[in-house]
Amino acid sequence: MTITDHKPAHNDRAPEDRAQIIREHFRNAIIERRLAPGTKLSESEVGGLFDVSRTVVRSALQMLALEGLVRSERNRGAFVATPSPDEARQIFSARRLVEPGMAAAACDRVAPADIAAFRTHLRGEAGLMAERGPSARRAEIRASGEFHLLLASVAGNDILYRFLEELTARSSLVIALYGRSGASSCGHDEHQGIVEALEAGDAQRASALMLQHIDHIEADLDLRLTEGLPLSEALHLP
Amino acid sequence: MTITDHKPAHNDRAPEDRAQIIREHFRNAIIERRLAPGTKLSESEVGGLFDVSRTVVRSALQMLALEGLVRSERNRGAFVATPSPDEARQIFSARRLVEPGMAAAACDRVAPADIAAFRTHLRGEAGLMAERGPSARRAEIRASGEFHLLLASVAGNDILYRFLEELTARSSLVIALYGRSGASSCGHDEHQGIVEALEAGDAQRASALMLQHIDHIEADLDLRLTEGLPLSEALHLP
DNA sequence: TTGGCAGGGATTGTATCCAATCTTGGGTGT
DNA sequence: ACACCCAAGATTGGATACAATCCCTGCCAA
Repeated sequence: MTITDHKPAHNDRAPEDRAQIIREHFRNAIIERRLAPGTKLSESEVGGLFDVSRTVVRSALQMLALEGLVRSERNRGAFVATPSPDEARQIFSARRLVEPGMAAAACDRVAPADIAAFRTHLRGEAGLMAERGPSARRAEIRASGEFHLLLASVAGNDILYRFLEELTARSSLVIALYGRSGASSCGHDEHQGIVEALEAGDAQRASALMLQHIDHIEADLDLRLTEGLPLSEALHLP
Repeated sequence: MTITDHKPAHNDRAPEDRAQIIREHFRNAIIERRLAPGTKLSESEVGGLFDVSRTVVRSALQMLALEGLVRSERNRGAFVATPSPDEARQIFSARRLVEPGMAAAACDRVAPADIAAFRTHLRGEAGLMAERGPSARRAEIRASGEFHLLLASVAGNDILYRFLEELTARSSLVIALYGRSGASSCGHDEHQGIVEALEAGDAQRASALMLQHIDHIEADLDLRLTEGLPLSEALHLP
């Protein structure tokens, strides 16, 4: 709640852009893993669900396809993306390149109010970790990704924020596909360490911790299996 | 690849997505600065120009809006983007963060064939610099940006490639708006230096040179004027 | 002269309709 | 029995029709 309010300027509350709203719904559903990779997204079905015509659904699906969350095949339809192991490696490679530098940049711009927001967020994460049940787990996954976005917003670059929004969402898909441990919440302790480095104004340390953190997330993946098998996605369909 | 592409008028063998083709045309026109920032892009007009319905034009415009090349205002239409000075700073800040690391990554993966491609590209750049006329200048601008994309492709990360594609295109808009010297071709000599560092396998140096190079490009901008004035874009409209 | 207001024209947003393409199922020939 | 082919159904791609919104112009009043 307090976190989403802190988003950069680009996110104006859409008064009447229904495609954008649908896009957000799918984004959330994918991030929280309520939608499995490979799920077919029929235009008519989605349209009926949101009570809009196929035109606006198509618009929403196209946006999702452009940010890599949906794979759209001509004359066949749209599906929740199933990133290949190679794609997964590229996603994390990009995060390794971007996020440490962004942590350092955030160090230079961080304000006391930001630190307070981080603390609030960390408390929220800790609270969710203590809870039980699938709902809490989903919220935890979501919060875990939002930590990275919070950092990006402190860094104060809307373009990088958008890029990281894309990368974290796709990471969620990757973890859903290749995550080894069910408890793939990217370590809460590491988030805490990064915030401490930020508070201390130690850009070097914040950067190093972020790099390490991303490495840890990727280390939890098993990218060897299901290599090159397109039918693998069928195994995940209900 | 070459500048003069297909003519839009006929619908012969277009099995591919026509929206994508239109998007490419606009991308090229914007990169080569044939389309001035702020230009209105009417759906009907574009549709007539390419002989397609508004549906596919809307699709193309939406893609361009998502990559930041077009600003789309509800019930008002689409316009070629006019990045604000702040936006311009963010674009170059993002490039400073991404490109040096990408140059270093390219160093580790560069093959002899890549070096040859770089050399060919540099020769092309030099040749265009020698030529006279607006056509050559446009090609030079385009080639200048493509150097950075070539580097990204050597780095071997499709996601970062796409991101840089976006950033270089938007940079072209920024230079069109705020470029101080008409000859804002990002220095050919510096490109050459980077290739040499790549060939020597000196990642540190390639990275440093790239950072310096981006700083030089940004130093040629004048971002002080028209600060915070939304009517500034009106000055550029005919 | 200036400010406001209403109407006309133009442009975008959305729904619906038709064509093209893919998938599925059954039937037929070998 | 197996493989192939073809037709029916379903789904997407694209074009058109209609509704909503905005801008501009002209008129009127203070």
